Amino acid sequence: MKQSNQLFKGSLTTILLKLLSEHDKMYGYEITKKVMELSDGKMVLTEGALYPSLHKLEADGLLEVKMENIGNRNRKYYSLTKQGKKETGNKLKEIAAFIEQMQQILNLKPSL
Amino acid sequence: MKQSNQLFKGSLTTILLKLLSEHDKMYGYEITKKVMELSDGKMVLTEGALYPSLHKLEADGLLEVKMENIGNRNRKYYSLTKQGKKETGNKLKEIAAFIEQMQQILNLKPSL
DNA sequence: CAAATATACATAAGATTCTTATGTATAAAG
DNA sequence: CTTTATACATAAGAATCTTATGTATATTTG
Repeated sequence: MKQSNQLFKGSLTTILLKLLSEHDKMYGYEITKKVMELSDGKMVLTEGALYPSLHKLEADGLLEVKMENIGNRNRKYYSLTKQGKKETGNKLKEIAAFIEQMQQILNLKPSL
Repeated sequence: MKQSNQLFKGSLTTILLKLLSEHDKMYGYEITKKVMELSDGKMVLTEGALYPSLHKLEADGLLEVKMENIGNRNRKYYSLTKQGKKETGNKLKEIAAFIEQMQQILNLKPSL
């Protein structure tokens, strides 16, 4: 993720899991476009960050892959395993708690 | 920061600047206790993360140091430079924007 | 009073996660 | 036909952390 700074470290995994929890199956390139779209172009997910992350999630048993041929192209479709679905919930709780902490420490509680 | 995961990466700098913007001067050990206190013990700022960060902020001209002797102890009191004050504002805006983005992408918009 | 804990700093090795750069290949658009 | 988009991948290096260790003084506790 190129987002001006390092803040993103560690949240990419959670984003991937969350997107896959909403889309049944996605392939890498599609994910980069989706992140762009959802962030109004403010976040750019680069391939150098994405692919190693997907591979790790697969190795960890959270994602599974199905190859598909579209014309002459190969896509690797990723989807959540059972364990992946469980872990998605954990990660989301974790990041929500983290954000709470940050807002508390930094006095960021929104101007709502 | 030991906070169960890597989420913290990159936000330590902002926390240090923010704390110093509220306290005029602080020393390292004091900062570790303050973070504990503000997070109800949920965040533990370790020395291995803290001291290198303080040194970098000083090297970057955002912090300045004054040694003080308390009894036979040496404390290094850090405070914000003019540039440090300016940068604190930037960093806070940055992290607030980052949190907004994360909430949008992850559908975390609080149950308010 | 001796031993353990708290205060106070520091650095080094290793892990993780990213950025940047590069490589391969097909398809579509200009 | 050349550029841009699609689609994957990896490798070198940077940044930031964890864990471990080291030094030294002060205070508390058994």
